[in-house]
Amino acid sequence: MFSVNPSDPTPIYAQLDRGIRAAIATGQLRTGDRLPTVRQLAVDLKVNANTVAKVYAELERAGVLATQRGVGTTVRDTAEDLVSRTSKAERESTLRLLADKLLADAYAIGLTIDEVIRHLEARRA
Amino acid sequence: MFSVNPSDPTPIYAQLDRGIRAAIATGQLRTGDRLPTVRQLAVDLKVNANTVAKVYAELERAGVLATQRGVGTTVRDTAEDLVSRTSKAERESTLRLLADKLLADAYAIGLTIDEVIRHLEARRA
Amino acid sequence: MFSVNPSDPTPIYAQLDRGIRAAIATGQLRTGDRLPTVRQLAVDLKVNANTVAKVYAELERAGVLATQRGVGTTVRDTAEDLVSRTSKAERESTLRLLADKLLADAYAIGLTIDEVIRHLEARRA
Amino acid sequence: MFSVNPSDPTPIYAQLDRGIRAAIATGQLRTGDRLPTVRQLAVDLKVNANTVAKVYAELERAGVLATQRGVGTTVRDTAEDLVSRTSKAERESTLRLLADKLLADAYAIGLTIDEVIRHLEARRA
DNA sequence: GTGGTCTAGACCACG
DNA sequence: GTGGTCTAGACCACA
Repeated sequence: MFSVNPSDPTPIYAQLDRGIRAAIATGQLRTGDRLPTVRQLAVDLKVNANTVAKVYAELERAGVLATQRGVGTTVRDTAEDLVSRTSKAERESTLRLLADKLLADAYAIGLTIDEVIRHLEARRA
Repeated sequence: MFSVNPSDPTPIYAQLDRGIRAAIATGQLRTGDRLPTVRQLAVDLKVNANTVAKVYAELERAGVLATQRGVGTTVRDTAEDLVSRTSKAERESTLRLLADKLLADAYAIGLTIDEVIRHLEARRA
Repeated sequence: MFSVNPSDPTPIYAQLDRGIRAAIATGQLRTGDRLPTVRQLAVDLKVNANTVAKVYAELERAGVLATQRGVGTTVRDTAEDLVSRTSKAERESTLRLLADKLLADAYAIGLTIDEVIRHLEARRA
Repeated sequence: MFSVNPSDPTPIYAQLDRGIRAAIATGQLRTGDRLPTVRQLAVDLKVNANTVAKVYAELERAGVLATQRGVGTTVRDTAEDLVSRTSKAERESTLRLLADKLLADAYAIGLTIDEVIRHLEARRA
């Protein structure tokens, strides 16, 4: 479900954080869904349990996940007022910047915009 | 020309490395072009000069840049050279991480994957 | 400057977090002041460096501290709009609740309100 | 009568333990008074019954409460008994932690130490 | 068995 | 020498 590349210079916890947020963005994870346990995900990703726990804790502080001691971790009410906080024009200009960055990085390793789009379409829930 | 985000958990050296490679890949920098001096770029990016120097040195070792005493640092590689050094597996893993980052950032401002795809499709033309 | 009681059931990191916030509240720490290094404070408090680092990181995310990699940690612009976010009536009723809690806990170990006041006065910068 | 804050990092059992001791110290509970049943209190506080049971058991071991089969749990100690079991050093260390918590919470809503002291002085009368 | 806290200690990024 | 990341592994709170 998630993946992590230990040889990428981006810290593992940041990769996982983004991976979980991306899974929510694509609809792969929905409000109320349970995430793997800390220890299970650590085993799956071949990563230390503390690293996973740190990510879950950060996402809880950020309001993305909810954890109940002794029970588990679930996806929280999301997308509440995310939209309303940013104006449409602002969102579009930010999206342009984000996409610029992605495309530049993708080009640098030999990927075309078509391949990028194909990848994203494959991830749409 | 390049930019660096100190609050992104990705190490600054990695951001700069990717930025330079991306500039070459997208044709903003061509073979023979001169890069800013280490000190100048450090000032521009508000980054320690050692960090810039390390990136230049690393890119020189990788054959992407060339340093000539008294002349400065120039682009050695072409975009194709860059690409040919990246394996298919590496490309796919990196694409996933890049897409995760885009999706996570986009979601944080209230954009869905569909809007992201639509934006990219509009730019394909 | 700070103190921590390992036998108190409150997690050490939470004690230290509160201690630092309290030091700012009392004026003992002011905007721009440098905090002890992670390792130094760890030695002083007889606590693991990771525990201190976790607190600094949390306070940075909360906007209370600012850290520069390789440099150190300082107190950030504080008290900006804390006041304006809460109405006066709300603040007073919250203060009453907070004080209730403190006094009840203090009574339970045999402290009078006068002793509590004396302690707070001694900590006023 | 008691309250518990699940988002406070202080363990729930510790919050409840302090709450019961505080209720005795402030005279809300007197020797011989009956406490709610474990299950009732668990429901009221939205807490697991095991947690409440452990606190009652711990307070019984400490001589603060007494459990009689078929009757329930009652207060055994007086406020003085509670106090006499706390050493001076412990009292001072705890007072500092309690004050840190109050100051940190107060500051978070924009109150200064002076306002806190003024509030407490007004309640002394 | 779940998540939370803490320690010890290694290695890295950065100044 | 500064903070940041990660690991391994212990112990605790809670359901």
